Amino acid sequence: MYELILAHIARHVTLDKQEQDAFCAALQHRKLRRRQYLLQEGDICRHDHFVIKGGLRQYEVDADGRENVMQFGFEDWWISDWYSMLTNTPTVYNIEALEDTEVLQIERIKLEQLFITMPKLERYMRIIMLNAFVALQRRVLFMQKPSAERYAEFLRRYAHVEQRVAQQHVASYLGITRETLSRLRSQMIKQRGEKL
Amino acid sequence: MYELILAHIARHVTLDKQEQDAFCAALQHRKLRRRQYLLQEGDICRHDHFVIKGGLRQYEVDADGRENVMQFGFEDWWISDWYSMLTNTPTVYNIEALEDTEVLQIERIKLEQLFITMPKLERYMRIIMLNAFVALQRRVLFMQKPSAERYAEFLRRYAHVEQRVAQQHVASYLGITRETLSRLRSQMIKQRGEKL
DNA sequence: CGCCGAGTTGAACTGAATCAAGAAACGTGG
DNA sequence: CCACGTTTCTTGATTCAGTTCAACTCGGCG
Repeated sequence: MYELILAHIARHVTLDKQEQDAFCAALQHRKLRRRQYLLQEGDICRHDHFVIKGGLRQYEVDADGRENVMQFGFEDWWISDWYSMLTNTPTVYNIEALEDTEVLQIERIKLEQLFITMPKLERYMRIIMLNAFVALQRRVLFMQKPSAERYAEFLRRYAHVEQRVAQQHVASYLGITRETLSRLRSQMIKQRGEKL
Repeated sequence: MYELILAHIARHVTLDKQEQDAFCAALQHRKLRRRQYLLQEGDICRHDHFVIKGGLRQYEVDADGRENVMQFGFEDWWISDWYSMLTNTPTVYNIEALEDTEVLQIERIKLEQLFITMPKLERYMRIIMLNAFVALQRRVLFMQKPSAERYAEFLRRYAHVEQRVAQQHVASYLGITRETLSRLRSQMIKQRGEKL
């Protein structure tokens, strides 16, 4: 059960056996069925979640009732609302399972305790944050570009994700309507046909 | 010279005198005149920079020659290209001084050495990253909304910045043209007039 | 077998970009 | 300290990408 997460950590820092055990002891295993929620708007987020199986989407519902997808979370990704966790305030996000999903979750408090005794774990989390930040920066830059380019970039970067989520969720992630995404797709298919 | 940065650190972690000195010893002071560059496209970014005076803008020039502002950096902000720093690859960003500016910079290598001997510093950086990430998430959500709301949010959050940077840079940060921003502003002024 | 959500397609509409002049502000040198 | 040139901002007319609204298709699941 812990192979995935330990392997992920090992990619960034080296924990000895004892440290690995201490870390794993703090984890809780949690299963969700398709359409179940890991977190709902109004909850205070107290855990960080690492996906070991399945997939989730994190989205916000805005004043007009539109769903805006903040991010997806599939195997090997951390997903959570760090803002809510940091400030102990109710989250604006919903995190919903897109498939039957399993996560390992760790309480914020426990994680912070582990940071004190295990600086390497804090290093790991710093690096995770850094990577997440850099990925978001790229996304911000792409948000400035026309939707066709945004979709192309999404395919380049997350081809595997695209296979597994509904198109409307991809559209929402990209900040366009499902109609526009549908049209982009049919144009791309047509172009491919012409080139062959 | 070090008051600002030490105060900033103290807001998140507590360093003893010795640690403070060790950290400050690794810092370099650097002055820039208005329009000078802290970093230019193609450079490999080797430092993290903390602004103690003045202001900067970090922007990318895209294929069509458009400038997209990634972020501003004023007093009390870290600014750098962490992606370039992380991967040792040439940066796509330019960081230009908007005013006469002073930064304290630290080499990536030195910072990493300090992390080993001073875990609290690594904690500080983790928290900085976390805050930066959360702020970017909010920005991504706002990018989905119409430009008037984006501008209003910008004013709410960065009123002091708005005073100090050219409107075209604000427009670029928001992902709109200067013409559109100009029209938004004149509309807002008109509305204020009506309400008084 | 029929229903329902997901995706597609078309037509009309709209917010913002583009193109094109002007006006204002800025700073640099005489 | 003023004059000139350059950049920045404003305003208007036009165009266009993407949304909205609406109707229809398809595939799966009860």
